[in-house]
Amino acid sequence: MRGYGQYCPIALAAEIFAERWTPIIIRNLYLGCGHFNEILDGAPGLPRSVLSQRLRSLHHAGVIERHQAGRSTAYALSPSGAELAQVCLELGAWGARWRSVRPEDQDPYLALWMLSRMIVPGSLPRPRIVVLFHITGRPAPNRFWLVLSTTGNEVCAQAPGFTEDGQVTTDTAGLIRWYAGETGLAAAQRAGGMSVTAPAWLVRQLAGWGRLNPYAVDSAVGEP
Amino acid sequence: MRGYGQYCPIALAAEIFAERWTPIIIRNLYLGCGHFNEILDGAPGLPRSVLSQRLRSLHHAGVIERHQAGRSTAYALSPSGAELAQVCLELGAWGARWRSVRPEDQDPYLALWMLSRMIVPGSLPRPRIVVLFHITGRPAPNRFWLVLSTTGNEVCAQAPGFTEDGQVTTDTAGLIRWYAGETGLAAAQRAGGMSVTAPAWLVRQLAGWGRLNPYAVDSAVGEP
DNA sequence: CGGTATCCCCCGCGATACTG
DNA sequence: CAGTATCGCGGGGGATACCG
Repeated sequence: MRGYGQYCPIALAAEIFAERWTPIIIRNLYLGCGHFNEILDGAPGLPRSVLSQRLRSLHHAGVIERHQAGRSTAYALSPSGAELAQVCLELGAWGARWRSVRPEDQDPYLALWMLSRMIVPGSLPRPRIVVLFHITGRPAPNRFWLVLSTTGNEVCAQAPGFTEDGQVTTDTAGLIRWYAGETGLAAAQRAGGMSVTAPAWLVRQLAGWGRLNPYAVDSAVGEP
Repeated sequence: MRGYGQYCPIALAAEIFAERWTPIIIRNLYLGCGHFNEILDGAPGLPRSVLSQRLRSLHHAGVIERHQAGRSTAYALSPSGAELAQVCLELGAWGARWRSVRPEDQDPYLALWMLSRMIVPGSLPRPRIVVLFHITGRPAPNRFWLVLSTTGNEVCAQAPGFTEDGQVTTDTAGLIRWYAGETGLAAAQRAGGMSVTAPAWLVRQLAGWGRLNPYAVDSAVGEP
């Protein structure tokens, strides 16, 4: 956190926020990641040492709170951090409006991870739901299990041991278009890029998840 | 502009915005700096090479427009850049709310520079106004001339050759408190930290300038 | 699992000089 | 004045290994 030597609210805030990985970390905290490894899961490529350093300086700046719970530590946005997260979301709104996705950024794991963080555990009709996603057109890992349960959600690259409630087969682009709210589930299936094998109750859930993204475009609204 | 390898609007935007100096550059463009050296003036410590690189990548990202005017180049925020500047301002609002100023960031030159950029050239009762600021309690440079004219505003550390219309004597903290809108001009004089020697019309102008800062707190409102 | 410690490399950044 | 070129250093950041 090198400073700019400027008295200027923008400069003072940028010292904290405009540093590599920091917006991602804030986003993950906003998504409810309360533990070191949870934050890491949603930031592939972020080294543990860097996360450690960032958490330290964010804590020092009063943006996050540390809560020692037994042997482990829980992190949470402070009131100031919650406001910073709002700025972060608005930055994201700008990104959704003006930036286009590069092929190399289309990571199915991350799309599912983000999805898993947006589904509130316990808001589901069953105590545990497992959906297997087959991602076509790419080398392994290309199977991911979305495991939703009352105790917390996960994305696994290995079979979690529970039987799947349903399966989705799609390419990465289709997955992201659905998650981004660009196409509804039904439209994605009609277009032929996506196939869903699941009981009706789960299909209904899946359709709803396509609109959780806060940046979801309107076009998919009204879909079944 | 290293990427994060994530499809996520926040990550995509952060690649552009959350890099050292970029928020400062966006701010200066927002303040109307249209030329390379103007941007540099408002960013002490920013190396020319870094500015050059940033302008290139911001242009590549569609955030700024370059206009070749004869032998020189003019920069301006694009529509996308104007929206990004709004996010930048909101980041600044967060900074104004949650960060406190460190002594080492209190740079009188920069406070006056920011002030000079917020006063619209041509909005003044005279074609040229020169105010000499004496900054107490610090080694030279401690005299700055604020030169406001219809063709553009400047801050000089050397006498510009024009006679001053008025003088202000204050320490850096007092200057910044006034500029930040924490204390009105009259209150600053009463408190004894600031002394103003100027005709009535200029005192009136000076009082108004203390409220130009978009982050000015309310306490000074209602001052003469 | 939840971090810290260590190491090393590379490149971002800052300084300076140079050109049209 | 508006940049580009070059260069060297520091440290941020990425990988890995290591404790509690």
